[in-house]
Amino acid sequence: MGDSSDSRPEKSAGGSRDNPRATGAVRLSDVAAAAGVAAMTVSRALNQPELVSERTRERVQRAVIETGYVPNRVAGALASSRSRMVAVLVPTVAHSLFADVVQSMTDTLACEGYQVLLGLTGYQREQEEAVVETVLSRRPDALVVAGTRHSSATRQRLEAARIPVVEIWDMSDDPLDMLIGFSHHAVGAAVAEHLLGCGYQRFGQVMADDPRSHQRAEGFNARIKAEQATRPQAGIKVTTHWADIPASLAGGRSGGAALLARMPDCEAIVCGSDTLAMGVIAEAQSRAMAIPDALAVMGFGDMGFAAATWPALSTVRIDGAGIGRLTADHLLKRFETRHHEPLHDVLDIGFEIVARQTTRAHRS
Amino acid sequence: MGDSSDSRPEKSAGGSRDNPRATGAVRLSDVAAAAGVAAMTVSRALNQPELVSERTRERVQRAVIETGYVPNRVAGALASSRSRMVAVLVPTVAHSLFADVVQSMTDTLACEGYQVLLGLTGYQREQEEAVVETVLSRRPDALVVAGTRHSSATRQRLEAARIPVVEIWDMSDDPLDMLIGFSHHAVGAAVAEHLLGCGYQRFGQVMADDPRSHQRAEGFNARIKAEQATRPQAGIKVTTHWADIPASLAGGRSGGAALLARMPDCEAIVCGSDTLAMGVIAEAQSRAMAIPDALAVMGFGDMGFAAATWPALSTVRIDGAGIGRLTADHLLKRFETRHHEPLHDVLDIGFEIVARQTTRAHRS
DNA sequence: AAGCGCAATGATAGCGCTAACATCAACAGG
DNA sequence: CCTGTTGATGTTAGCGCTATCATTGCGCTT
Repeated sequence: MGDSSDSRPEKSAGGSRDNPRATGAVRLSDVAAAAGVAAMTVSRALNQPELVSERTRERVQRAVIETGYVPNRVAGALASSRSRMVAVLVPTVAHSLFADVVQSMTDTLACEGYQVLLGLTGYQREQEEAVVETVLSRRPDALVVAGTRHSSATRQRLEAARIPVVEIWDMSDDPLDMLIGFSHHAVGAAVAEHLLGCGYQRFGQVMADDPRSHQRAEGFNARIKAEQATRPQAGIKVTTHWADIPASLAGGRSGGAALLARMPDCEAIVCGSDTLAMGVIAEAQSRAMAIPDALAVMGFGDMGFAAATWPALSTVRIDGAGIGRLTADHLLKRFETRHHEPLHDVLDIGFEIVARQTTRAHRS
Repeated sequence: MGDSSDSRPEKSAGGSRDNPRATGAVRLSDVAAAAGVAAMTVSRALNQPELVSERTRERVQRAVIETGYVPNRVAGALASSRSRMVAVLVPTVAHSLFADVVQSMTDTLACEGYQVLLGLTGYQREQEEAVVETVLSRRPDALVVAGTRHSSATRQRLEAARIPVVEIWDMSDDPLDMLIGFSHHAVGAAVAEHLLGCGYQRFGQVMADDPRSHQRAEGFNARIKAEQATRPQAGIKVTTHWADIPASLAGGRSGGAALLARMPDCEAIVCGSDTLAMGVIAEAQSRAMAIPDALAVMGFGDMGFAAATWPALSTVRIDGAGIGRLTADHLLKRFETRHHEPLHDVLDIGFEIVARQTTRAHRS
């Protein structure tokens, strides 16, 4: 029956704004009136164009432009229970590795019309708990969180939310749902293995005081302990300095100084991040210690600058952008298939030791 | 009542779960039933507790915990036309300066229950246009965007949205609404002034190829041109190299190499960012050029690492975190007063030249 | 007793959209 | 002719909240 429902005398684009609760913005029904179709048809023309005839689709498109319509996805989300938002919880974005993840995830999701709701957990559990709650109140279609160690309250909330959850940047045997990351313990062990292979024996560590750095340090120490057991006479030893978080170049520099004070005969310093490593190098350079001859330095992260410093930094490469892309792709696939049951699936993307000029050559 | 073990999802939970469109989550009305009050009272107890008697407030709080209620702010936003979200549009977060802004803004807003909807514009106008549209469809309460140069379509949409808009990280005489930033042209001029004051005459520039770097380069060149006019015999000259974006240490290094090839007698290189500067320094060190004696280097941004490198980087300090905090505070104040008219207000937060060790001392 | 102000609470009616079903025209086969 | 099928469109009834106004109870004045 077409247009009998709308009162004809209304003045064109202005519409019936007599209701005090209306926002005054152009609505779907305004576009529908302009195109001479029902609101539902406009909704379909925009969201499932294949269900609408070409003629109508064009009429609607013209009406959208004419009225300057911007869809209200808040209302859409309420009606359809799909918000097309993905919550991303990371400790900080002021750290290149997490920034890479957020960047690539945002880019990938944007292509499919999804958007990122950013939450910063600041390396603290209680902050994570609060952020999880506020973020879930927006009813995101999925949640991505860095790390696998959550308070039980957080775990409960995440399970109750019944949305896909991806833990990233870590490994665990017992993921909440999907897990995309790498083993920090294995990184530490591999670094130890590599440096032992280079012939170093007296090690320092300058690590940030966060859970994942602790895991890497543990992995490192475990491998070293094994070597000490095998070759007790070799004089292998380790001293560790914990730097404040967030890790900074200045923290690396003072950490390096502190470490060298405690262990003057240190041959190689393993750092919790490339940034800390740069700080250690700066400290060494200010003491005119030759690198890597007087002191070897190993970073973590292979951040953009690592390859281009002088001397070029030996480090561990993590593909942060890859994690972001994989995570986004995985989520998009699940949205498509509407598969909302937890998977308990683990994807280890691994890491790579990149030997450059701040460590001496490996005796292969 | 204990907790519900996860193996058995919602079964009864007193309510009309027979409706196929209900999400199955705990609703306000479920809490109301548990507390023995009306839904509206629960809403008030949570959002305007001062309007509710202490006795009722406590009953509601207990019911919230008992039921595990997580508010649905999508519905809340639709009903109240207040989403408590702020859209933040920056070119990238994989750049420490913008990451700082995003970080501090997110932190400050989170305290008041506001959340950040992140949009990445990738330095490209058409991408900005698309991002603005999708972001506005979420009906954020305000929008923050880096830069002042927008396409006319973008400007129109932003004006039509009738929400506070803050442009940051730049200066303009004609802001859309609020503007918090600094003059890139003035930065360039001040750097030129400073380096001339140090006695340098043959300048190189390694700049990223983005609009704001262009403005700084222009400011620099303008000041140099004035000096050339004043002292035509002095042999003052400038060569500029444009590096690809996003700026990287590697880009700085190759840019430095390219510049030195074109201008072997260059005395001082001004860089578009600290990252580029680090690259130039790395290139100089690989050529055993002493810094600052054989070559002076000036950065931009005073990123965390600038003070701690060896030699410590002379640079221009921008208070990114300050911009983020100021912006957030400003918005929170406007939300409080519900002042939604554009202000056309400009706040210049300035900058500071930080002379460290990569430039020689200023002849004061 | 009636009236008034005030604080606390409840009932109602949407916000702008979409899921689900209803309708309708056009056409095929029996 | 009827019936069934298909594709395009329309109608209805919410999604889960909150703005708004109505109602209630209580202490106080007149």
